Amino acid sequence: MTTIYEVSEAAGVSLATVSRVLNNSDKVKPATREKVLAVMAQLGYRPNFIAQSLASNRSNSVGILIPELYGPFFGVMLANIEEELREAGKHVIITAGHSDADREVENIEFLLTRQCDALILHVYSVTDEYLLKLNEGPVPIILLNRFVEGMSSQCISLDNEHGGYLAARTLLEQGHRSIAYISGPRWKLDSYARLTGHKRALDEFGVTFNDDLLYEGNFEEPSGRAGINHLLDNGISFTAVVCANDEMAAGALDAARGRGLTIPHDLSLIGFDNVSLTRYTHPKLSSIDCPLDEMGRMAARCVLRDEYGRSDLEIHNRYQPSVVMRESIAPLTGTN
Amino acid sequence: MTTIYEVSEAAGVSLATVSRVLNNSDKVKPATREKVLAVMAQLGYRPNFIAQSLASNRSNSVGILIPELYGPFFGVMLANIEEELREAGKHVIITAGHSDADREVENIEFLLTRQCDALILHVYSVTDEYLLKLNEGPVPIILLNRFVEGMSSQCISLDNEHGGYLAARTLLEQGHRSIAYISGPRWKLDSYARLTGHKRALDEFGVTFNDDLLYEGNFEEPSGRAGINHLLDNGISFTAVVCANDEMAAGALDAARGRGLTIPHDLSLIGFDNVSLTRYTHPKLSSIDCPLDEMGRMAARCVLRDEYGRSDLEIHNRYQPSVVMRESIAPLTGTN
DNA sequence: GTATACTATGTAAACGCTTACATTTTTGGG
DNA sequence: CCCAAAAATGTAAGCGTTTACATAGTATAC
Repeated sequence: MTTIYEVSEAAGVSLATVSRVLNNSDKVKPATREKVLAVMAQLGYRPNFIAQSLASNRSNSVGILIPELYGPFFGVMLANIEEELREAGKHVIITAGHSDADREVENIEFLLTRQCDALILHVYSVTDEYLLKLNEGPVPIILLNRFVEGMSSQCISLDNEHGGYLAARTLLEQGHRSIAYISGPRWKLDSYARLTGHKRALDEFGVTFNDDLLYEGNFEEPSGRAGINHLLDNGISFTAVVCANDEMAAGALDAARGRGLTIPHDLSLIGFDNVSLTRYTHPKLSSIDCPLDEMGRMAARCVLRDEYGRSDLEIHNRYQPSVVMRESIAPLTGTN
Repeated sequence: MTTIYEVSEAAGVSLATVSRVLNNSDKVKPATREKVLAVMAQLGYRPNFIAQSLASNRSNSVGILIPELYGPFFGVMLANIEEELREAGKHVIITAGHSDADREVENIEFLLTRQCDALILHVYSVTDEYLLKLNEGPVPIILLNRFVEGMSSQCISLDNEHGGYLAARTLLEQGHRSIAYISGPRWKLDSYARLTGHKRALDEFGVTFNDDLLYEGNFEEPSGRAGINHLLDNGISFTAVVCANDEMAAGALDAARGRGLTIPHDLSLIGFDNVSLTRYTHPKLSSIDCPLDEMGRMAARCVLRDEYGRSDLEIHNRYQPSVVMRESIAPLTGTN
């Protein structure tokens, strides 16, 4: 491992000068700079990141906590965060929180331990109070897919309520009035918001929400399946169903077909998130698109702004979902 | 930021002693340890990871380079690597190589810069020579999903040839003899191996490989679609098709249906990788399962073994794929 | 040619920890 | 009780940078 010291020796300059060309800072005489650079290249010198961090009190690393490392929803966000941050010369330390309060806290502690310059948190289970408290600490935090009053400029969030509203309205506009709903876990804030939007749309169309048409799933495919079976067994008829994410919608779709229903003729269906699997089902799943890539990128930019002084970056804090029509929705006719 | 120094002051012991309890090393008198621990807790002391790394010349971080951060194939591996390493108290720095030689090299350099203790590389484009050279450097490297002669104990690989063989044999056993093949990019080693296995199976059944039944895709869904259309337009009849991954198979499936074919009655189909989308298609896609989770975990264990002295860990270097039968394959009858 | 004001470079003290080695304390056998 | 050996603790020198501050060098203006 060649050090800055050996470079300074070989180039006949002081440590400070070498350090200066390293940080292309200050004014170093061009000739000196060239000489140092040449020696560095020749010696195959690589700066020691750890030593730099210690001396400068900045690790150029940002900690990311997301629920899971796999899956289309999180994966896309992650990819965009990493790309944006890497372009800025930062690196990314990732951990998975598994939507569990203890693990989320544990991971945050861990990231703090790692001297991250900033944290991007996609957390479900930790309380607002905890986050507000954390926010008073020395390291900037950005909240992804969550809105907390009092730190709004550090939140990148999605208008889930509006998404829920759009999904229902889309079905209502096609004439449907008996609309089932397969939700995510009620305690997850985005689940709750989506359902709220759903109810608002029903309201707007003068339809009263029927609790018997609600099934609480867990955002995974089998629970969509279970939801449809449960609803069908209930004996209450419905002509459409909105699922709070695409995985459950895919399960619901297949289960409905298993029960002899033709989609969308007998039953219209819409998912949420517009992940890639919507294009693999048959018929292709209509869904609510969320700009996950943009949200990830924006979270990264917030960090750049808050911690690395990039005040020039344009930040967008709240994102709106939109409807994507595919083949799983048909207008209500007399024959459903 | 409270430091070890303040702890030592408050506890009335020396720096070294505090450091010792931190590393629960050596023999510290239990009473002393308790006292120090108590002071730490009271002061809210957190060790400075950067300083520890500099002093100990070990960063407890391992660099991961994978082609993409999203997608089921890479995501699962990544999740398992992270989990295994985190349990061992290490953290993970990730970057994406995008299957591009320049970016792969650039990212490796970057990770080296970051003082990673070891590297887990899932690379496609970089040459064997480069990897062998890299392997002579001071930092241990593990190759994921790749086999390089001369560093076999550091490779976690999949027997793609056998997978290709299995896929074809499955179809052959159902009586199919005209089998089309939609491959990945030829230059990707796993693509190539899968095709080789395919040919071996044909051979074994006395079927000669027909180049006109081969279409080279790019592992993405639209190319599966394009492949089917191309093959169908060619006018050469075939009763089955194997696709070198599931995404292309899903595309092929849908395109075939678009051309009026019923799956599997008119055309049998098998994918590769057994990612989650196989359960979302209709009919559900048969595939070749790869133990991606285990492979990821094993890569992490190799690092633990090679760099962190965990010689007790059992390592498995080569993995075998297996057939997963679902609904997209039917025996050849006279009526296809 | 000298004073003035920069610009370029050097010096040395951190940064917060680990660790080899030195020193002190404890333990137990005789 | 004393002494040697073992156990516990302390001392201080790094680890490879950054960065105030000090110093040397170089124009510019008169």
